[in-house]
Amino acid sequence: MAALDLLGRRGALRIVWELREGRVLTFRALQAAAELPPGTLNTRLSELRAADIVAAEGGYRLSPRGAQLIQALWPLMAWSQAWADDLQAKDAR
Amino acid sequence: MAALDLLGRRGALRIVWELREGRVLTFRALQAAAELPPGTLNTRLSELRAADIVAAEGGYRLSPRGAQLIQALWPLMAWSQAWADDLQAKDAR
DNA sequence: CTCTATGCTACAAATTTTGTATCATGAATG
DNA sequence: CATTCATGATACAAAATTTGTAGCATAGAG
Repeated sequence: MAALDLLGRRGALRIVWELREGRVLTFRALQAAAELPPGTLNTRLSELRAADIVAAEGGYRLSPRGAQLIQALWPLMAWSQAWADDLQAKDAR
Repeated sequence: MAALDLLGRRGALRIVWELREGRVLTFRALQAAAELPPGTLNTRLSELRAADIVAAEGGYRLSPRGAQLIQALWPLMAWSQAWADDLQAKDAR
């Protein structure tokens, strides 16, 4: 599953997530949002652009394929949120 | 998004994937399936067990929470498959 | 010219991963 | 009992990746 390999790299999912819902971010804004050093961000952006997930048109944004990916990520995000909520509830106890 | 951080580590998504559909694998079988060296697998398993995603009961398997995660991963897997198919189609051209 | 923001590169230090060998335990076999 | 086998796990050095910080080069605004 090649996509898992790509998306499993540090920051990859996070970058896609930060570009959700049509957001267009500059390199530096994306750097701040995804909390990545510039070297890692650049490496990851190269890979994501090669995979036609991210496009660089007047800032970084998701390509049409990337937009589809975001759709596929929603259930994962919902699970992730529930997971975080559970942990918090457990900690509060 | 803490879950993204955990699942973004090398092999994490892959491990969960290999334990899909109630599969129960030994450490070594999981090592072979996920293509990970033992040190990495062990590190990842510790994290996934701490996050209550994987359980070690007569072999490694998904916990109930992990089973929910797999559900949330299906759209991503479908996207991933479509992505791979597209790449293949493009290469064939 | 100066100031600012941009994308991006450089580089050494820190961290993570890899690959291989190996240990220790327990169950099965002879 | 002695041997063999599979298990989960650790050790360790080499390789790869990531990090944090500094800075470069370009372009636009004032």
